[in-house]
Amino acid sequence: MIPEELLESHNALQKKYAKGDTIFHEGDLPVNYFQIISGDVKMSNFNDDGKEFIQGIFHPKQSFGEPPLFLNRVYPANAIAVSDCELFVLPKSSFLNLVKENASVSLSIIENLAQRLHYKSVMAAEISSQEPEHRLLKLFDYSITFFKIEKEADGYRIDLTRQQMADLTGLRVETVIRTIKGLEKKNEIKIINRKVYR
Amino acid sequence: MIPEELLESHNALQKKYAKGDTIFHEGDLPVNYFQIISGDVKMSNFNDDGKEFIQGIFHPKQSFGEPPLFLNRVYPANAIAVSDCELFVLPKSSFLNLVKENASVSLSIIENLAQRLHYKSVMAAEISSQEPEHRLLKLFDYSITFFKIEKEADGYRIDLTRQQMADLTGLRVETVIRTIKGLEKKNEIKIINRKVYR
DNA sequence: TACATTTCATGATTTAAATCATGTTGTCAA
DNA sequence: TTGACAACATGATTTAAATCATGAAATGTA
Repeated sequence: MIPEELLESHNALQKKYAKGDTIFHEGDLPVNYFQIISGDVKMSNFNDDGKEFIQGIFHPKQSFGEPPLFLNRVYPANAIAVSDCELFVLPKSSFLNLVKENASVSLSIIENLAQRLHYKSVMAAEISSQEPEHRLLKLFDYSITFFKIEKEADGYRIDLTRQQMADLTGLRVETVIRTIKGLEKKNEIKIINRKVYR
Repeated sequence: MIPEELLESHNALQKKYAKGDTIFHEGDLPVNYFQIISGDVKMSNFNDDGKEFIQGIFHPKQSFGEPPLFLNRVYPANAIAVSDCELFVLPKSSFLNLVKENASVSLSIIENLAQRLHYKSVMAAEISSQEPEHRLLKLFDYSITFFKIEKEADGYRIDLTRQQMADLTGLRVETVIRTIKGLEKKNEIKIINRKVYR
């Protein structure tokens, strides 16, 4: 998102996290800007009975958790390393300066936020009311365009576990499993070696 | 959002819409920036069987429908006048120039997008999994802080119809009615003259 | 290799919200 | 003031997803 050179010239640190590490907690006040160098990060909530809802999964070159930085609010969700990963970490004040001084950075922040808002709008409409089949297909299609997933011989491989699909759509694993089998029968997707192709 | 003077000096028009008018349709390519002078506007989707999902309701001084302007994408939802209203209408190119040239405008756009992303995150987590009671309470509480609703003697008056509450949370009217009665019994809210107070 | 853990899978049962039906109350305009 | 329409209300019934239970397959690791 923000070019490496700029980050480095503004005192950004590089920090490593192990799979499963929490980068920040829901309810924390933000003190840093984060941008992924390698690995994947998810932002998610846990409700009262422990069920997880994944707000989004982020990949190298993407940033996450900026909105509260601009609003002086606490984080609405946890950030957790999905795999071992390395991040740029830039203190809040340096980040805000960087944004103010640099028109191209603030434009790219706008585009990034607009993109994520778009994703949320699309998914919100699906999740709120639609049947499991709709939710999952929308998730697959959106993941494909959003994350630029590679096309293979059998279609785009969706690199999500059944549990992640459930947590991204608000369904239960069993429902996901049954639904994607139904989708396979309708030829909407292929399942090869337990992986979903669209 | 954007100061009146700036809008006027950039060729913004003022346009009137009657209650129920569609300002733009889902699937349209955006050609204008919109900012409300008076009245309320909702953005919403209709699913296959006609059920509406309200993405958000917007009030005077707020803008809506910007994300696709920055992304060169089509609108993900319809914009409909909830009441008679008057809007500033600024052509896309003038708007993008205004944002590029004016650091304070682009900052306020960022804050606005961050704010809405925050709302979507909070609601997504609720809607995805939680019971009707949670969904509605979150909606009420968020509406109160987000829309700066006036506090009256009996609490904050939630100015939404049962149907709107349903369409904002993805529930059915009947479920909303039954749930808010339950919430009243638990003293979470008051219902006076059919209006909900929190 | 063996063992533990995660992921996937499937059947039986429960349950809460959707749906259907119908009626009441409130509001606005002719 | 009446009549039409929107909003609110409530009971009965259906239904689809959650839940519970249990096991197999795959994956990682000591």
